[in-house]
Amino acid sequence: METRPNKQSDVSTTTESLLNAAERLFAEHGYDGVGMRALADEAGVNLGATTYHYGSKQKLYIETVMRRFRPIGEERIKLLRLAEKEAKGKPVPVEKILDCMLRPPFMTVLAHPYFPALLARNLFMPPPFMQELLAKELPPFNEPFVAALARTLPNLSPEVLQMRDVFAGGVLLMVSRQLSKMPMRNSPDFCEMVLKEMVTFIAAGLRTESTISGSDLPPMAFS
Amino acid sequence: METRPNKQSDVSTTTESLLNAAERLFAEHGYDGVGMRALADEAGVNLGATTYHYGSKQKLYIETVMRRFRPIGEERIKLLRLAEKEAKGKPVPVEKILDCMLRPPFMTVLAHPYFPALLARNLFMPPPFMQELLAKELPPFNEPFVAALARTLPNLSPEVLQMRDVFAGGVLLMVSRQLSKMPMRNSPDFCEMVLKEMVTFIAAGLRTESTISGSDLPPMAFS
DNA sequence: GTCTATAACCTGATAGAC
DNA sequence: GTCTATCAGGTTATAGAC
Repeated sequence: METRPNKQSDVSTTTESLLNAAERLFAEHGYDGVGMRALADEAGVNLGATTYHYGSKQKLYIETVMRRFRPIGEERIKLLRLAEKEAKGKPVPVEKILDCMLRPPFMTVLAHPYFPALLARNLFMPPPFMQELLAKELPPFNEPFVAALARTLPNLSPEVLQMRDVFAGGVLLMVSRQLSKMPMRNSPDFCEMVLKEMVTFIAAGLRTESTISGSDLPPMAFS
Repeated sequence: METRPNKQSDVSTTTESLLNAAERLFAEHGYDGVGMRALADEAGVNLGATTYHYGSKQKLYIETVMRRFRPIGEERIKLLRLAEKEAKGKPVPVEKILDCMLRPPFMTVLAHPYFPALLARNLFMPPPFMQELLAKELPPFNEPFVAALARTLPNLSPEVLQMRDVFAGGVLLMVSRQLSKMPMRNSPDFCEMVLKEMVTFIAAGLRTESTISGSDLPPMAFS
């Protein structure tokens, strides 16, 4: 038992319950769809406390999103580096790369029921003030995967690979959205099955010969 | 030249410029992100006229979305029926089914630069009042494609097929979003190439053997 | 059919008591 | 660190003149 309340954890209860309320409400109604009053009520804190802790609605929103995005990005890179180490200099198999790429966001989606909507909102139509931030923060956690795929699938041009990486992102996003509506979401076996099926589907698409010869496509058409 | 103004077209200029303004602003900022004042200003009509023509913000939003969704759904079915007729009772090739499925929304995306965001918003995170409407309106235009794929790919269980149909939707949505940011969007050749590459990618994924045996998956897991 | 004026309410942010 | 009260400006919808 905690006999002496610790300052750190006291501070975090208010800020965290605010973040949790924000995750749910921003996910369901979007940035403009929810007011500070609703956020404060949902979190069970006073309206004035919100500005004290986060300064503005925008800063609260940014922290709500980045609290999830940060660890996903880091985990992705960690898993990829590990897989590359295991491959001992040889190209990492396609399925392995895709698993490293998709598993962290997929698991986060499963662990936090309101995250899929938040993810989709911010990848597809972020509020204007988020666009620059995300354009800076996200690519470093995705480019290594395109590079790894390029080593494993040397017959595909970088342009086609970039495009197919966009395809793969679409699959993940759509599955996340569907999964969040399903009761089966809580079965780890079922989820592992869905992840594996996603990897199989995307791997088959990646391996197939492209109908595009590299020179037909302007460089970096998809970024 | 029009010598005598025709009632029909007079009415439609106000309502249409309102719809066009709504498409742009709702796509960019979402339902809650834009007020009736901004809509009226953008359309160059008076605030009072908006309620006269559409009754409420919700009804204007619904009409903005359905103006695009309706013809896409109808065109999809028309193309599929045509392809089935051409196949003379034999199963329609996967690539042909996918082309019928993806071409109408893809072309609409190209023709209307603000439509991709509107599409993504309403498929991923529709405003609450749209959810029931879309759940009723959209499936009739998608289920025939799952059925057609089932005939062509009889080795895949209905559950797996349903799931992969979700994957395919994700690819289309993601490509639409990316395309709307690209200048190349205006080149028909480039767009035809992207569509073909999408079809190739998805077809390869669809044809690959599933890692899921039908009985592992609860029926209609993805709907 | 189009407009103005206004009603009734909600918004984010802040100042200052406790 | 938490609260209340309040500000200035936004929201949708409506009533009634023209």
